[in-house]
Amino acid sequence: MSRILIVDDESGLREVLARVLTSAGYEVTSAATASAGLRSALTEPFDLMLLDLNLPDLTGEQVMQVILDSQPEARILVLSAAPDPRRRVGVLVAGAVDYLAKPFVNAELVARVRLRLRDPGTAPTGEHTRVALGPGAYLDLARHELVAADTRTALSHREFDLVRYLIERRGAVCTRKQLLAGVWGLEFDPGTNVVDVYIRRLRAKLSPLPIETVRNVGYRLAAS
Amino acid sequence: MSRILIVDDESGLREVLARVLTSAGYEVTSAATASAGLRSALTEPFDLMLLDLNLPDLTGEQVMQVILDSQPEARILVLSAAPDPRRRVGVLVAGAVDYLAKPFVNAELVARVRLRLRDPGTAPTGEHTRVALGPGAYLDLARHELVAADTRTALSHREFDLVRYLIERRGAVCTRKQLLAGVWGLEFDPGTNVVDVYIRRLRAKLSPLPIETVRNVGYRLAAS
DNA sequence: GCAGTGGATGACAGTTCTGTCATGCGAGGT
DNA sequence: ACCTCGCATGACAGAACTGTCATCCACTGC
Repeated sequence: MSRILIVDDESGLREVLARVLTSAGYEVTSAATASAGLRSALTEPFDLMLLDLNLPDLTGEQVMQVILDSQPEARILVLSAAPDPRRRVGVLVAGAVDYLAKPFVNAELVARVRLRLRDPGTAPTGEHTRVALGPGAYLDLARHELVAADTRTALSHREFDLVRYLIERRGAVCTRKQLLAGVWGLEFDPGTNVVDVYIRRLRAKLSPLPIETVRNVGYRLAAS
Repeated sequence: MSRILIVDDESGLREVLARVLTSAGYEVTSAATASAGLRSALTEPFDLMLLDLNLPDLTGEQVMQVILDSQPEARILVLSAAPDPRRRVGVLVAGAVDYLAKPFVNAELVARVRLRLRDPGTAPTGEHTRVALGPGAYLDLARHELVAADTRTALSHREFDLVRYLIERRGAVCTRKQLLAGVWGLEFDPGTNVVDVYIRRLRAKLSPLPIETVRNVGYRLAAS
């Protein structure tokens, strides 16, 4: 279960939040000051931090900076009544994953907490790893395999990246330039035809896969 | 560059948003009605949709439902002056990635748009393909990469399968026999030490990864 | 301390993957 | 009908991946 760290100086709010989030199934730790919060955040792993901006010792922005400096992937949801919109924008730009203005409805906080945790968090590895491709065919994201008519075909890294790119833009034409940038990470075309070659390999490997050629432009995965 | 679809019936707001987002470097398309918005959303690929809840033909919730039904990974940021907090919570629960109340400051909208679009590499399939590994570290199921402290490390097929197997049983000891069966598909041990070798390769590649050795038994990924 | 066992490590060869090149083929334009 | 350009195709070399082996090291029990 996900762990949440609350850093806020109002003890009443801390208690309410702790109760609400605990009953929502999270493991909650609280801190009343920036220094106590930092100590917890830097020594124990947390999945999400709820941070108030007005703390007695440091500002919330300073706390964020320290944490994100050592844990760039840390997720911080800022809770504050900041009257200045520039401050709100500031924390979002500085790396907070969300900002919720006080006062707020508990249900909205829980919804946002759930949302920010679902994101890079604990995904049950079963669902959402398949992308439908056509009748009876799908791409298994986790296994890098294409399944069609009960036949699993393994894809190499590049092949998989290419299929995925096309699927994400299914129906739209992808230019070679876009494919080179998105799949190969090349920002310019050094005069290669890898794209053509890999399209061919995909077509050979995945006969039911409808990759269309758009002359003078690029390729397109037919919208299912 | 990321593509944004705006669906709102107020033409003034559409124009302002289009101007602001275009100058922020995004490619913007607008629609004034739910049906026009749905047509665009379902035929062209978008990275983010800005959706008003009060539209002339359908409600924003209905639009969301249709889109998320066919594109579960679509990202929708709802913009609305919804007075009822239950409605705000509703759209967040239903799958919107964010909610911003009207009226809003343009800078905050841009900050939130940027935030929801951040990490364009993993964005479109980004959700639900990551498994948390520890503080700031996670495994990207779709890309077969390990991300720790902003460093992406590519994994080979075998390496990835092995990490995944361990993660799925995090905290439990996995015997060599189990690993050979589950990762290599070998139902008997022909007297190999591949497991040891690959554990080593993983440790070398992923220093922050806590794989423990259990003597005479096997290996274990420390429960986060 | 010493021996024995199991895991860690480094090097190696077969296989697969990746990108390049030369060539073949076909759609459009003249 | 012919020419031209762009995509398709097959072959190839370098790089990466995979599994094996021999050796080294550390823990365990004596």
